[in-house]
Amino acid sequence: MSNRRTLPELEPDVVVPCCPPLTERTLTAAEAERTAAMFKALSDPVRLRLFSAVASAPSGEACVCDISDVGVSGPTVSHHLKKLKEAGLLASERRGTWVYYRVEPSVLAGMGRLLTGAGPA
Amino acid sequence: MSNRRTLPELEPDVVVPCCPPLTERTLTAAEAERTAAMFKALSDPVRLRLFSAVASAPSGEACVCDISDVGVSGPTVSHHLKKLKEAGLLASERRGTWVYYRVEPSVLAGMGRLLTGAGPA
DNA sequence: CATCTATGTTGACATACATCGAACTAAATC
DNA sequence: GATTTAGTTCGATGTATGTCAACATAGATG
Repeated sequence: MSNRRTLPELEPDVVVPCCPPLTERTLTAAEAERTAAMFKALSDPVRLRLFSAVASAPSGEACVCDISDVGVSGPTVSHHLKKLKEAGLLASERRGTWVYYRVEPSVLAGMGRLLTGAGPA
Repeated sequence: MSNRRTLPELEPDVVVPCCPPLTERTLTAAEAERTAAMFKALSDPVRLRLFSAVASAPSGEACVCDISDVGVSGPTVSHHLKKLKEAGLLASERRGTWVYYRVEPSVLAGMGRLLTGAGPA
Protein backbone atom coordinates (compact mmCIF):
# COMPACT_ATOMS: atom_id res chain seq x y z
CA MET A 1 0.00 0.00 0.00
CA SER A 2 1.53 3.25 -1.15
CA ASN A 3 1.35 5.69 -4.02
CA ARG A 4 1.38 3.09 -6.72
CA ARG A 5 -1.47 4.33 -8.91
CA THR A 6 -0.80 7.65 -10.53
CA LEU A 7 2.92 7.42 -11.05
CA PRO A 8 3.55 5.44 -14.21
CA GLU A 9 6.89 3.82 -13.64
CA LEU A 10 8.99 6.22 -11.66
CA GLU A 11 9.19 4.01 -8.62
CA PRO A 12 12.79 4.23 -7.47
CA ASP A 13 12.43 1.33 -5.06
CA VAL A 14 15.97 1.99 -3.99
CA VAL A 15 16.63 3.64 -0.70
CA VAL A 16 20.32 4.09 -0.91
CA PRO A 17 21.40 6.15 -3.92
CA CYS A 18 21.20 9.13 -1.69
CA CYS A 19 24.75 10.11 -1.14
CA PRO A 20 28.20 9.98 -2.64
CA PRO A 21 30.87 7.58 -1.41
CA LEU A 22 32.57 8.76 1.75
CA THR A 23 35.84 8.99 -0.12
CA GLU A 24 34.60 11.30 -2.84
CA ARG A 25 34.29 14.55 -0.95
CA THR A 26 33.13 15.99 2.36
CA LEU A 27 29.47 15.16 2.76
CA THR A 28 27.02 18.03 3.02
CA ALA A 29 25.04 18.34 6.23
CA ALA A 30 21.96 16.90 4.55
CA GLU A 31 23.83 14.01 3.01
CA ALA A 32 25.49 13.24 6.33
CA GLU A 33 22.09 13.26 8.00
CA ARG A 34 20.66 10.67 5.64
CA THR A 35 23.73 8.50 5.55
CA ALA A 36 24.18 8.56 9.31
CA ALA A 37 20.58 7.40 9.73
CA MET A 38 21.36 4.21 7.83
CA PHE A 39 24.50 3.51 9.79
CA LYS A 40 22.65 4.23 12.99
CA ALA A 41 20.10 1.58 12.15
CA LEU A 42 22.93 -0.96 12.14
CA SER A 43 24.71 0.50 15.13
CA ASP A 44 22.97 -1.63 17.74
CA PRO A 45 24.10 -5.21 18.41
CA VAL A 46 20.59 -6.59 18.71
CA ARG A 47 19.46 -4.81 15.56
CA LEU A 48 22.50 -6.09 13.72
CA ARG A 49 21.77 -9.68 14.71
CA LEU A 50 18.16 -9.34 13.62
CA PHE A 51 19.23 -7.81 10.34
CA SER A 52 21.82 -10.48 9.64
CA ALA A 53 19.29 -13.16 10.54
CA VAL A 54 16.93 -11.81 7.90
CA ALA A 55 19.66 -11.07 5.39
CA SER A 56 21.07 -14.56 5.64
CA ALA A 57 17.75 -16.37 5.45
CA PRO A 58 17.92 -18.84 2.53
CA SER A 59 14.40 -18.02 1.35
CA GLY A 60 15.14 -14.31 1.45
CA GLU A 61 12.75 -13.74 4.30
CA ALA A 62 12.24 -14.77 7.90
CA CYS A 63 9.30 -14.61 10.24
CA VAL A 64 9.74 -12.89 13.57
CA CYS A 65 9.31 -16.16 15.42
CA ASP A 66 12.40 -17.54 13.71
CA ILE A 67 14.73 -14.69 14.64
CA SER A 68 13.44 -13.67 18.07
CA ASP A 69 16.12 -15.55 19.95
CA VAL A 70 18.49 -12.63 20.44
CA GLY A 71 18.36 -12.31 24.20
CA VAL A 72 15.82 -9.53 24.58
CA SER A 73 12.09 -9.43 25.17
CA GLY A 74 9.45 -9.63 22.48
CA PRO A 75 8.54 -5.95 22.59
CA THR A 76 12.19 -5.05 22.23
CA VAL A 77 12.52 -7.27 19.16
CA SER A 78 9.50 -5.56 17.70
CA HIS A 79 10.94 -2.16 18.50
CA HIS A 80 14.18 -2.92 16.68
CA LEU A 81 12.49 -4.41 13.64
CA LYS A 82 10.42 -1.25 13.42
CA LYS A 83 13.56 0.87 13.48
CA LEU A 84 15.11 -1.18 10.71
CA LYS A 85 11.94 -0.75 8.69
CA GLU A 86 11.86 3.00 9.26
CA ALA A 87 15.45 3.19 8.11
CA GLY A 88 14.43 1.52 4.85
CA LEU A 89 16.55 -1.54 5.45
CA LEU A 90 13.78 -4.07 5.97
CA ALA A 91 10.28 -4.60 4.64
CA SER A 92 7.57 -6.64 6.31
CA GLU A 93 4.46 -8.48 5.28
CA ARG A 94 1.87 -10.36 7.31
CA ARG A 95 0.83 -13.75 5.99
CA GLY A 96 -1.74 -15.40 8.19
CA THR A 97 -0.46 -15.82 11.67
CA TRP A 98 3.09 -14.72 11.06
CA VAL A 99 4.86 -11.58 9.94
CA TYR A 100 7.73 -11.97 7.53
CA TYR A 101 10.66 -9.59 7.15
CA ARG A 102 12.98 -9.33 4.16
CA VAL A 103 15.90 -7.11 3.25
CA GLU A 104 14.97 -4.22 1.05
CA PRO A 105 16.71 -4.93 -2.27
CA SER A 106 19.76 -2.88 -3.21
CA VAL A 107 20.28 -1.75 0.35
CA LEU A 108 23.38 -3.82 0.93
CA ALA A 109 24.95 -2.95 -2.40
CA GLY A 110 24.10 0.70 -1.89
CA MET A 111 25.68 0.94 1.53
CA GLY A 112 28.65 -1.03 0.30
CA ARG A 113 29.14 1.47 -2.48
CA LEU A 114 29.06 4.23 0.10
CA LEU A 115 32.14 2.74 1.67
CA THR A 116 34.10 1.30 -1.20
CA GLY A 117 33.31 3.91 -3.80
CA ALA A 118 32.22 1.35 -6.39
CA GLY A 119 30.46 -1.87 -5.71
CA PRO A 120 29.67 -5.17 -7.44
CA ALA A 121 27.72 -4.55 -10.62
CA MET B 1 47.48 0.77 27.40
CA SER B 2 46.15 -2.69 26.83
CA ASN B 3 47.26 -6.29 26.89
CA ARG B 4 50.37 -5.80 24.89
CA ARG B 5 52.90 -7.76 26.95
CA THR B 6 52.27 -11.47 27.09
CA LEU B 7 50.89 -12.03 23.62
CA PRO B 8 53.84 -12.63 21.30
CA GLU B 9 52.78 -11.54 17.86
CA LEU B 10 49.08 -11.94 17.67
CA GLU B 11 48.51 -8.24 17.10
CA PRO B 12 45.93 -8.08 14.34
CA ASP B 13 46.30 -4.34 13.78
CA VAL B 14 43.31 -4.58 11.53
CA VAL B 15 40.00 -3.68 12.99
CA VAL B 16 37.77 -5.04 10.33
CA PRO B 17 38.41 -8.74 9.61
CA CYS B 18 36.39 -9.42 12.69
CA CYS B 19 33.13 -10.66 11.45
CA PRO B 20 31.46 -12.45 8.60
CA PRO B 21 29.33 -10.63 6.03
CA LEU B 22 25.86 -9.85 7.28
CA THR B 23 24.39 -12.10 4.62
CA GLU B 24 26.34 -15.19 5.58
CA ARG B 25 24.61 -16.18 8.78
CA THR B 26 23.16 -14.73 11.97
CA LEU B 27 25.94 -12.92 13.78
CA THR B 28 26.89 -14.14 17.22
CA ALA B 29 26.41 -11.76 20.12
CA ALA B 30 30.14 -11.04 20.23
CA GLU B 31 30.39 -10.46 16.48
CA ALA B 32 27.37 -8.19 16.58
CA GLU B 33 28.95 -6.21 19.39
CA ARG B 34 32.13 -5.55 17.45
CA THR B 35 30.43 -4.87 14.17
CA ALA B 36 27.86 -2.57 15.71
CA ALA B 37 30.64 -0.52 17.29
CA MET B 38 32.04 0.32 13.86
CA PHE B 39 28.67 1.27 12.44
CA LYS B 40 27.99 3.32 15.55
CA ALA B 41 31.11 5.35 14.95
CA LEU B 42 29.63 6.42 11.62
CA SER B 43 26.11 6.87 12.91
CA ASP B 44 26.44 10.54 13.79
CA PRO B 45 26.12 13.21 11.08
CA VAL B 46 28.98 15.32 12.40
CA ARG B 47 31.24 12.31 12.76
CA LEU B 48 30.36 11.20 9.26
CA ARG B 49 31.24 14.57 7.80
CA LEU B 50 34.54 14.58 9.65
CA PHE B 51 35.28 11.07 8.46
CA SER B 52 34.42 11.82 4.86
CA ALA B 53 36.51 14.97 5.02
CA VAL B 54 39.52 12.91 6.04
CA ALA B 55 38.71 10.01 3.72
CA SER B 56 38.41 12.29 0.72
CA ALA B 57 41.54 14.34 1.42
CA PRO B 58 43.77 14.14 -1.68
CA SER B 59 46.92 13.71 0.38
CA GLY B 60 45.33 10.95 2.40
CA GLU B 61 45.32 13.03 5.53
CA ALA B 62 43.86 16.25 6.88
CA CYS B 63 44.68 18.44 9.84
CA VAL B 64 41.92 19.29 12.28
CA CYS B 65 42.01 22.92 11.26
CA ASP B 66 41.02 21.95 7.73
CA ILE B 67 37.96 19.94 8.65
CA SER B 68 36.65 21.82 11.69
CA ASP B 69 33.98 23.64 9.76
CA VAL B 70 31.13 21.27 10.50
CA GLY B 71 28.91 23.53 12.55
CA VAL B 72 29.90 22.50 16.05
CA SER B 73 32.35 23.82 18.61
CA GLY B 74 36.02 22.90 18.77
CA PRO B 75 35.69 20.60 21.76
CA THR B 76 32.89 18.75 20.01
CA VAL B 77 35.04 18.23 16.94
CA SER B 78 37.76 16.88 19.17
CA HIS B 79 35.31 14.60 20.91
CA HIS B 80 34.10 13.10 17.65
CA LEU B 81 37.58 12.60 16.24
CA LYS B 82 38.46 10.76 19.41
CA LYS B 83 35.49 8.48 18.98
CA LEU B 84 36.47 7.71 15.42
CA LYS B 85 39.96 6.91 16.62
CA GLU B 86 38.74 4.65 19.39
CA ALA B 87 36.63 2.80 16.86
CA GLY B 88 39.76 2.16 14.82
CA LEU B 89 38.56 4.13 11.83
CA LEU B 90 41.03 6.99 12.05
CA ALA B 91 44.62 7.42 13.12
CA SER B 92 46.25 10.67 14.17
CA GLU B 93 49.71 12.11 14.30
CA ARG B 94 50.97 15.43 15.58
CA ARG B 95 53.41 17.28 13.36
CA GLY B 96 54.47 20.56 14.84
CA THR B 97 51.55 22.77 15.56
CA TRP B 98 48.94 20.67 13.83
CA VAL B 99 47.46 17.22 14.28
CA TYR B 100 46.79 15.19 11.16
CA TYR B 101 44.17 12.49 10.81
CA ARG B 102 44.08 9.75 8.22
CA VAL B 103 41.82 6.81 7.50
CA GLU B 104 43.06 3.54 8.91
CA PRO B 105 43.87 1.41 5.86
CA SER B 106 41.58 -1.50 5.03
CA VAL B 107 38.79 -0.06 7.10
CA LEU B 108 36.64 0.98 4.16
CA ALA B 109 37.18 -2.24 2.25
CA GLY B 110 36.57 -4.28 5.37
CA MET B 111 33.29 -2.62 6.19
CA GLY B 112 32.25 -2.81 2.56
CA ARG B 113 32.89 -6.55 2.59
CA LEU B 114 30.71 -6.79 5.65
CA LEU B 115 27.81 -5.53 3.59
CA THR B 116 28.41 -6.88 0.12
CA GLY B 117 29.84 -10.24 1.09
CA ALA B 118 32.89 -9.85 -1.14
CA GLY B 119 34.74 -6.69 -1.82
CA PRO B 120 37.43 -5.27 -4.09
CA ALA B 121 40.63 -7.24 -3.82
C1' DC C 1 59.43 33.48 29.98
C1' DA C 2 55.18 35.50 28.07
C1' DT C 3 52.01 34.80 24.66
C1' DC C 4 49.45 33.26 20.89
C1' DT C 5 47.38 29.55 18.24
C1' DA C 6 45.91 24.69 17.70
C1' DT C 7 43.86 20.67 20.09
C1' DG C 8 42.43 18.09 23.78
C1' DT C 9 40.17 17.25 28.50
C1' DT C 10 36.68 17.94 32.14
C1' DG C 11 32.22 18.75 34.05
C1' DA C 12 27.54 19.78 33.43
C1' DC C 13 23.32 19.34 31.07
C1' DA C 14 19.65 18.01 27.94
C1' DT C 15 18.15 14.76 24.83
C1' DA C 16 18.01 10.23 22.65
C1' DC C 17 17.55 5.47 23.13
C1' DA C 18 17.37 0.53 24.62
C1' DT C 19 14.73 -2.12 27.57
C1' DC C 20 10.86 -4.13 29.93
C1' DG C 21 5.94 -5.16 31.67
C1' DA C 22 1.29 -4.40 30.67
C1' DA C 23 -2.16 -3.76 27.62
C1' DC C 24 -3.63 -4.16 22.84
C1' DT C 25 -4.59 -6.14 17.86
C1' DA C 26 -4.74 -10.02 14.34
C1' DA C 27 -5.49 -14.56 13.01
C1' DA C 28 -6.53 -19.29 13.94
C1' DT C 29 -9.04 -22.70 16.53
C1' DC C 30 -12.09 -24.54 19.61
C1' DG D 1 -17.75 -15.98 21.10
C1' DA D 2 -13.93 -17.61 24.15
C1' DT D 3 -9.18 -19.00 24.01
C1' DT D 4 -4.64 -19.33 22.33
C1' DT D 5 -0.66 -17.82 19.74
C1' DA D 6 2.01 -14.08 17.18
C1' DG D 7 3.27 -9.60 17.12
C1' DT D 8 2.84 -4.64 18.16
C1' DT D 9 2.00 -0.35 20.86
C1' DC D 10 2.27 2.28 25.22
C1' DG D 11 4.31 4.16 29.36
C1' DA D 12 8.02 4.26 32.47
C1' DT D 13 12.88 4.06 33.53
C1' DG D 14 17.79 3.96 33.50
C1' DT D 15 21.69 4.74 30.72
C1' DA D 16 24.26 6.51 26.76
C1' DT D 17 25.51 10.40 24.12
C1' DG D 18 26.04 14.98 21.76
C1' DT D 19 26.94 19.53 23.05
C1' DC D 20 29.15 23.49 25.04
C1' DA D 21 31.86 26.59 28.27
C1' DA D 22 35.83 26.56 31.05
C1' DC D 23 40.15 24.95 31.71
C1' DA D 24 44.42 22.49 30.29
C1' DT D 25 48.29 21.20 27.20
C1' DA D 26 51.58 21.47 23.12
C1' DG D 27 54.39 24.04 19.90
C1' DA D 28 55.79 28.18 17.85
C1' DT D 29 57.24 32.84 18.30
C1' DG D 30 58.36 37.19 20.16
